Amino acid sequence: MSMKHSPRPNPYRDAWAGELDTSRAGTPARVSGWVHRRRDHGGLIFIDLRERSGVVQLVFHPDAAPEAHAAAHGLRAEDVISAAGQVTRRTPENVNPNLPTGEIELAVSAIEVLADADTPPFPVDEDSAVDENLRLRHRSLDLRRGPLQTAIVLRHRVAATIREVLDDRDFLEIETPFLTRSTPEGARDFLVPARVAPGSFYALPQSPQLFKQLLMIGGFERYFQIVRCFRDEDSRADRMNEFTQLDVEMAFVEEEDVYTTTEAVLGAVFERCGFDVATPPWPRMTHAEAIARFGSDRPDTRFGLELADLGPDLEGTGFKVFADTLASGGVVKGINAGAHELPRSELDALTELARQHGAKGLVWAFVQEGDEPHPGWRSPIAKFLTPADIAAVTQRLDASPGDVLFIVADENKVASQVLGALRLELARRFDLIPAGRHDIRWIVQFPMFAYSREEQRWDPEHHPFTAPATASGAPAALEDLDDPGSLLSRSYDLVLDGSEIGGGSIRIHRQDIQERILELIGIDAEEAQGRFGFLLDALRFGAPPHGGIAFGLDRLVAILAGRENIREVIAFPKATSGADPLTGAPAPVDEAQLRELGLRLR
RNA sequence: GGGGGCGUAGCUCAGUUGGUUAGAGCGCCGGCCUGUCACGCCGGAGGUCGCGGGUUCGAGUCCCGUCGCUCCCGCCA
Repeated sequence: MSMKHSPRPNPYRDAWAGELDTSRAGTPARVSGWVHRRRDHGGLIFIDLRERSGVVQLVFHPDAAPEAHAAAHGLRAEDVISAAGQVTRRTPENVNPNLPTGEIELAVSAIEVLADADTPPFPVDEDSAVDENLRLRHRSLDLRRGPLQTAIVLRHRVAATIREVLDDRDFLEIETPFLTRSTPEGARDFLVPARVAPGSFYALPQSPQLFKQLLMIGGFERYFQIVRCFRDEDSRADRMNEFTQLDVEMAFVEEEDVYTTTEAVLGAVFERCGFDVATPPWPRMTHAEAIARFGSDRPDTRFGLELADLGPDLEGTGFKVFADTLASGGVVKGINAGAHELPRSELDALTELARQHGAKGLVWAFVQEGDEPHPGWRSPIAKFLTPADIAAVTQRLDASPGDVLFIVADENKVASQVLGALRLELARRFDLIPAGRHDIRWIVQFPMFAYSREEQRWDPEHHPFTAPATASGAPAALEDLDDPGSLLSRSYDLVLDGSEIGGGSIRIHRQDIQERILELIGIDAEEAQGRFGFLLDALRFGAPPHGGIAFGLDRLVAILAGRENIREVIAFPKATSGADPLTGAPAPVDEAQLRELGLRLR
């Protein structure tokens, strides 16, 4: 980590440890930091001193500085010290090529111990795996370690780049409230009891959605915010109950403007972080194509194993499971996993995975040379298929002898999702994603509604302020809304390496369309007025066409840092349970606090 | 709410078919060591096998329950 500014000389330091080099050889220097490692030879003592800028070796000579040498003998890992001495060029055989400061060392003449440290509960000087709960409980120690230092610095670099580029493009960073009202974002709200109105609650924002729209109506044209958002839902590797979003909104724009702005901002982020991804513009894929080819609305396009529709090849099949599924409007889809020998146990595990994702079963087939024992396939269902069926499917999946095929029959959504999940699992098992390969693309033309059979109505696929589009993707007029099933939405997602890192839409800016949409999804005027009447009111006073996008900053930084888990790029994350092992939150409160809030516990 | 994995020394882990005194590496403590950089060498301390119950002559190991961590499904863009 290089530092931009030299420290102001003070009693603690006049140089960064990691910045010392041969240019300072022969001059005095004072550095401060933590004892990283100690190598005590009895005579000579070496101390690696660590702070944010890096590590430098201190050397203590017993004859030249007996007092400092004696003090160094008593140093232990993570003690905080300040050391003054002479920057010395190392003799050639003593140069450490693995250390940026390895050409020099500080020959210490005087040392001050600023703070003693207990033996740390886990090693700070190496990046070895440590129980995560322990790391969270001692987060200040964990933060000193290399991986978190790197990640947090990177995170700052990302945020700084975002602000720089957006400022250049006339965006204003504007804050929005945290203590607000429940918004129709879909997730469970975090509620904050209101002392001033017992029995009433603030809600923490799931996103600043309504406020940023108000800012557009308020004439600010271009807004952004790097903002915390809250959702009271279970955690995962890629999500936590509080998370950070880059929130962007623009007025008088269409989709292309949002794409262009995004590509400018994230393009700069990728470039500045040395992340090797295609230069903009980024390719686009329709939602329908993503589902059909990859079984996911956030397809990982870094490898093949694409899904194929086997329906046309199995039209007249006598295999009841396939025939019944096709007859009832379902699909039969498959993937070719390539040439792999899988033992029964792994096939069973993959079948279990398929079941977990909703499949009733998973068909596997090994393509074989010749016609025995069944023509072309070793598979539990080979005997139910005709040679023509097998030949057609084998050809459709572009399969050769040795390949293993997986087939799922179900309604389209389930079959696609199952094979999509299977595809990812196979990529993991077979190591199909080349190291260093990255792929980014827009997913566009999402459906506006999904019909719910149980509820017998159209459920929105997005928040209710998303502008509708016709089947061709053009903006929908009021009369187009009479056929809800045909509508697409003017929304878009940005997918990086199979991870949804952002999504947004062009919003509804016309009152008549907004009312019709709310009607379609079954929110009546009274409920709408109660929950977000302030936005509907604002629409009446002249709203510009507007749209925007929001990015999951934690996810984005995690991908840039090559981490599997967003907790690795958050300074103070929570455990998956939602608990914070560091502070003990959530925690009970005093009876008196509850009384003030008008609350009583059962 | 459901499913999988894990829980043994400060840390990371091993512990066979249930068997007698539970191990290793690192760390820690003490000693020796003047060019190491994961320093080296010698010695030592350190255990509620997550917790509770059960089976058994005998449980780290088997069974039941429970807690915590983690991954996934549900949920959540």
